[in-house]
Amino acid sequence: MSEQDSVQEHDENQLITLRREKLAAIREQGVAFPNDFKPENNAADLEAAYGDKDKEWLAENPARVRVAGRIMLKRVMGKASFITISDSTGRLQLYVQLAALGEELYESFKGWDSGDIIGASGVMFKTNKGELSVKLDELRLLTKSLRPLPEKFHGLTDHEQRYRQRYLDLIMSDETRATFKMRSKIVAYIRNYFMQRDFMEVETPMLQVIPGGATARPFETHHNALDIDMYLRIAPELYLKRLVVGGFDRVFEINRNFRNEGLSTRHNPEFTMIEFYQAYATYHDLMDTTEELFRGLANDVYGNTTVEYQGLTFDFDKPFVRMTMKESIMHYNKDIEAADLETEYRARLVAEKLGVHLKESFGLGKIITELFDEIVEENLNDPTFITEYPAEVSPLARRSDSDPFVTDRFEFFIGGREIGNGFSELNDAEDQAERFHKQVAEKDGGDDEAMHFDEDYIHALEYGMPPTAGEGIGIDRLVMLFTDAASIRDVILFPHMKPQA
RNA sequence: GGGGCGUUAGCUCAGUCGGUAGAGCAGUUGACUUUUAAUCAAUUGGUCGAGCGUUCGAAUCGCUCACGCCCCA
Repeated sequence: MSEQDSVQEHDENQLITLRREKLAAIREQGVAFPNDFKPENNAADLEAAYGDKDKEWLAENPARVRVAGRIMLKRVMGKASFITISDSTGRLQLYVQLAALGEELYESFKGWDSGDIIGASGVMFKTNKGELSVKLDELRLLTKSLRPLPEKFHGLTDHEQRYRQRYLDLIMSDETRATFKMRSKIVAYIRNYFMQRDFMEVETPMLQVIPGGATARPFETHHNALDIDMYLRIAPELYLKRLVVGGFDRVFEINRNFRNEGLSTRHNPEFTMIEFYQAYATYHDLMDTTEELFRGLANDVYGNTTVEYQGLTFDFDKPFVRMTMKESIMHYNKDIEAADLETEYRARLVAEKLGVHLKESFGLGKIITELFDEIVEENLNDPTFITEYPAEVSPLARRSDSDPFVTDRFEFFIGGREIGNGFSELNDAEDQAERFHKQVAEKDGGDDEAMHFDEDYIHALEYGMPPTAGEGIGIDRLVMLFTDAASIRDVILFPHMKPQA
């Protein structure tokens, strides 16, 4: 038995068998899957055009329309019926009468099922209860649906099934459709924002020989013809900066990164980021840009600068909080004083007291960052920039002129989660080479998230990169904020799931 | 990695003390020309996530596993 046979046999039930029989009968009668019907109207436009007209007006001004969609509800009342169809813009009620369609078609229609896709034309009218509807004089079955839809009132509630069979979730749930329409608008807004500011959109390699630009475990793959191992990119950063070296002063890329880590409500192995780079700018400029971008998104896409997220409220109208990493640690733990963060010895004592787990190899910079992750991050509800990240955890960022221990870097938090990361770029090729060497040493020491030495990138920097600032923003987490989604899986059309048994 | 909860008809869910499977929707048949989760009557439909065990007997109790959700690391 072939795999297909066994799958089908296992999967068939009475309902599907009957629908297959209905389809077989339709095949007998001619073209079962016609493709010559062209709708000219959709539910949303009709509602906008005629929703506020009354019954009399519609009777006196007959409007002919032509629509297509999927049957969601069907109410047969003897010689007349109502069906509710769904198209890409919304729902619409159609009135189907035996007298208007004839005995033969009406009898066939009574055998059609929810889920079937139909085309129809007729005139607009309003029912006695005031619902805008179409009184049909033409009705065609365009696609027979073989599988029964979920229950019409509750829809599909099982999260697992909604993620695994997103098409079904989209058929059944207006909220799901709205979420992904919002996602599309957000991406379009961001793209437009940068285009209008003279940024150029580019595409850089997703298949890389040296995975760089972030500290993360990559996915490994193999190029057969070249017989070399390759990696799916963990970030586009180093390629985008090569473009700045090349003279493209403002570039951005919106695309997927891949990180070989676990699945959770906050992590999908492939996720979407925008990274943008601007020559002759600093991280201070980017913080201003970020504030402006988010305020615009809230206003223009979300429709309000006050955003509700999972019971929290964020006001994007207020100036965003800005504080240094050390300040934030002291702010959220009053027992810690500045001197505790000056030496590795004292910082380790503090971490130990707070139960923060540290590796032997951690230097002061990593210890401070670890303290920040443990006691500060989750508290950063209001939009907040944290600045002065230690150089030890920022191998691609420019050192601060006033304190070489830290970099000209910020991360951006909303709702206790990191949304973005930006810095003045390290354009000192010699410093960059040293930092890569340190990363390689850590890699050799067993840290499989540490960076490789990218010789060609150093080469590029040696030709000279103008002073530049760059930033990455996680699109998925951003969409979560504006759609009030609890899980990253709610904002990714096809999130990764463990294979089923 | 650890803990808790869940998995029963296509979908949404019940299932008592362990006694052999239930409802609503969907489907089928019939009635019904302004319904809207249409209504009314009748009716079909089950690998109770998988496996092992306890028992005269397991959806139910125990163990293992799979997948999902939540919490913790």
